[in-house]
Amino acid sequence: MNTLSPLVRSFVGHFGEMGSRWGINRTVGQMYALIFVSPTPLHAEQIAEALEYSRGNVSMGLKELQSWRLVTLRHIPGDRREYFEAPQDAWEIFQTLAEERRRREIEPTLSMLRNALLETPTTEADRIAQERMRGMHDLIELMTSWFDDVQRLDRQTLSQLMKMGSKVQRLLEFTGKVRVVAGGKG
Amino acid sequence: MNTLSPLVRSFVGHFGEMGSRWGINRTVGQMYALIFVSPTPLHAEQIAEALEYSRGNVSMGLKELQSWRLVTLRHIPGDRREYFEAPQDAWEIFQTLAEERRRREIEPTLSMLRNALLETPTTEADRIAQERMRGMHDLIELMTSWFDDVQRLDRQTLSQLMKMGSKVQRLLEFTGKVRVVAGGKG
DNA sequence: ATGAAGTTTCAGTGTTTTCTGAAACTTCAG
DNA sequence: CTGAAGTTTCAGAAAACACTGAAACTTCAT
Repeated sequence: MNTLSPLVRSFVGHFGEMGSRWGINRTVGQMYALIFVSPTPLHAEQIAEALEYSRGNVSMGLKELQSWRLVTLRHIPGDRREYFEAPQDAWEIFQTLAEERRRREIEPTLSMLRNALLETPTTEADRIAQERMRGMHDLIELMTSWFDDVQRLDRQTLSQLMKMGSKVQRLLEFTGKVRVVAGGKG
Repeated sequence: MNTLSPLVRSFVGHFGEMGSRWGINRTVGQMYALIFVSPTPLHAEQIAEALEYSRGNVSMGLKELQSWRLVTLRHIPGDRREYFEAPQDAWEIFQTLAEERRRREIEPTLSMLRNALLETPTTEADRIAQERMRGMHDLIELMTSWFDDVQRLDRQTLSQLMKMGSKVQRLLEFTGKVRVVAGGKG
């Protein structure tokens, strides 16, 4: 850690902190940050040395990062070691994270909720509980299917849409009018 | 926990599990789930009993839930105790969560990144690191400001937009043409 | 086939976080 | 003002999690 420049050190440190607020542990957060800012791919030994963690710990961490698809494996000709690098495209990283979280957290939740909604409630309390679960289920489902859709958009459209922000409302209102006037179908 | 119906028990249990994947601890996740599905507001004693947690633990948990604005305090006439209930509107809950996470996680990250970007890099490695941080910074900023915008939309527009999904692309393409034809300004 | 280089696993230890129970504190009816 | 009811705090016990170091395993050049 003391061989790192102050710039990198503060970035790595921050990611360690943030990691622990999510389910990710400090070590893993720091490892990711280090790989992310590194100009060249790194191998486990280099990471262990830079962050002063044991070799075993680094190996575990790298495995976890790979399972999240946040780092990719790379081989350098004439070198047996495995090198790791982090994809740089911020939007792509975001998408990957969203997909993995969805798989690990959202899907199990949806499936639990769906099961709960199949039951026939026997008491008034259960009826109310079920109703509330339905509300939650429906929102999650709406949001995930919207996200599926958005992922399909090309970058340019997406960025256009995001930059429009709330102006999109006017566009939708306008469309409504056009449809009415022209008698277009939904 | 064994006084709860199986329906509620599985919901509460699941939220406990999920809680720990986020920064939230198991107890707090379960407490929230219980309050969320309860037909009536609950006081601390009831929660402690239902989940078999100590009174102190429940008190801490309720404090945390309040700090996240996930539960609201309520007084029942003629009863000194504090009762808690959870807002039911799923979209509102989502917004609250997003706002709090932003305040606690996104803002500190942005501020760290902004500081890092102010430095003048002294080495090539630092220059590259800084460039990558800039990429991350810009995406986070784009997304949060978009989210600000979206929050301003009224419900109906939002739901219309979400249901449109990727069809929005055609709408944007269409607008592009209209502008060209009509010579409208951006 | 051998061993040097590289990688993974895991039992044990250390650290952090969660949770309890008891004590201190607050509030309010009488 | 008093004490019963309610609430909060906190020191320490218990549980969960992170981390090390050493041993086992794998790979590959010779």
